[in-house]
Amino acid sequence: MEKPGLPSGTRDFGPETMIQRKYILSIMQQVFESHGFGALETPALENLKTLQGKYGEEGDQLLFKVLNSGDFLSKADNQWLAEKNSKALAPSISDRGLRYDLTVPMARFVVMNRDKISFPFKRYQMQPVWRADRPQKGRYREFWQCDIDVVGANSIVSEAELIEMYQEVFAQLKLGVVIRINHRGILDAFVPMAGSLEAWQQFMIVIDKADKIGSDGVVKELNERGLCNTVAAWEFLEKTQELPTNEDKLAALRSFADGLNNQEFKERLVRGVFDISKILTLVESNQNVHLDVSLARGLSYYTGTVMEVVVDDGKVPADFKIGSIGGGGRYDNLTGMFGLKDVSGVGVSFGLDRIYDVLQAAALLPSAGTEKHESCLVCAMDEACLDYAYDLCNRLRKQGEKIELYPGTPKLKKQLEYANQRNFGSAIIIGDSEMEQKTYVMKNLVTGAQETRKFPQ
RNA sequence: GCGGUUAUAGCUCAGGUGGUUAGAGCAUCAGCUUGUGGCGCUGAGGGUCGCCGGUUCGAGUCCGGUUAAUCGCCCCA
Repeated sequence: MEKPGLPSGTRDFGPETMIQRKYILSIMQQVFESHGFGALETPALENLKTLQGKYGEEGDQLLFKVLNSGDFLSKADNQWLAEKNSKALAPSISDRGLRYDLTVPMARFVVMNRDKISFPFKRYQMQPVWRADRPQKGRYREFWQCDIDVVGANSIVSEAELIEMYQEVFAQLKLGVVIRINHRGILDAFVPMAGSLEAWQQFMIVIDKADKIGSDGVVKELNERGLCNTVAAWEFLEKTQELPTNEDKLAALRSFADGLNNQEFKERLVRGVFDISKILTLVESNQNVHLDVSLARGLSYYTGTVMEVVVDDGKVPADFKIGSIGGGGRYDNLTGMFGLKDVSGVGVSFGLDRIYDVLQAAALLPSAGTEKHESCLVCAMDEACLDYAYDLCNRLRKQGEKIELYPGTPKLKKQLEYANQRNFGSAIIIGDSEMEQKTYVMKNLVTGAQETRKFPQ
């Protein structure tokens, strides 16, 4: 016999878990809608052409590709097939893949529906995404993202609003968080120092890990990767990072900009500093919004502000470690990749599954509850009473009662055990005598008391 | 793609240095209780010890391989 199992990195969510997941989702939905964001859903499957080239080289490799249907091998590339070169063969046997995030499908939707959309387009989207990487703690192959995006407006009031929406959601979830914020323009300033765009990209990957591997670790890894001339850049960033307040950091960046010769990168840096400063002013309470000059974020489509949410709450056990539980940023070129130019967008994502894991570790999820609920289970003693019981159910339900009929007529003991396990507050018992007398027995499952009532007309 | 750990009943796990018929708790089913639940007691069913091979008189236990899960690395929510 075949033993059932799940593919690695995927999970089932039973009724108890779903109550808790929906609790999180409903808070987000309420906040999103209160800010005027409308719902969007897109298919799990997208054309690979839509997805590829948006997430960087690493991201492309993590795309789940779906085999073409039918006799796909007849169209396969013979050379690569013979050489068993899977990577090169893939494009000839797979045209579609599972979405990797919600931002790119949204951008595709915007471009395809530009005639129907009134810009700025504000949408929220809460759906699963798939990534073919090695699962581990807090890391799944199928997981849910909850995205909010503003497309077609380049004012940074959107950034401020999104940050405040992060704050609202996590406040309602009673979870303390820190929102780390940075600007690609600030990091761009180090391209000349790195020497090449490629070296700069590697530099960003390394400094992004600063909070994990420490400053010494960053220096070590930069040297190992042969990025010796970026060490000075890191030393400046590190010194900036150690400054106590956002204002101090911004001031340090401004004076750094004054010393830059390259006009183009100087302008980008100044712009970045200006934007961050403005956002921090707009956000009403910005104590938990920290400028973090080492924050880079992996997705290659970000061009302006980048942000990330990390847990900062004493209720979470100290040994519970998980990466960021949300992130996002501004992207100026995403729709441009699909042929719609000069449309700027900004959006953030909530990582539902990690938020769930954190809330569980912090004991902040609503418990399944041992209290009896108000539903009533109707138990019929035998087949002859079942019609009568079914009729009674319908009548009581029409009176507004929450009522369920046990589907079948096993022993009463068994039916009452079921009522207990499901936490019914009361049970109705129907036997021959009740049927004859046109009554029913109502039993309170908490107190055990029971009384006979008349069958409703 | 690279390392570490684990794999025994439906679930969670025990099973020193190899040795009769592989155990427990929970869950399931039945009975104590003919139309009354939670608690309790009694009993029953349920196993190719992941898979393949090796060492041995003898392997759940030791060795090699393999598959899967899981935790790290890379990268990311």
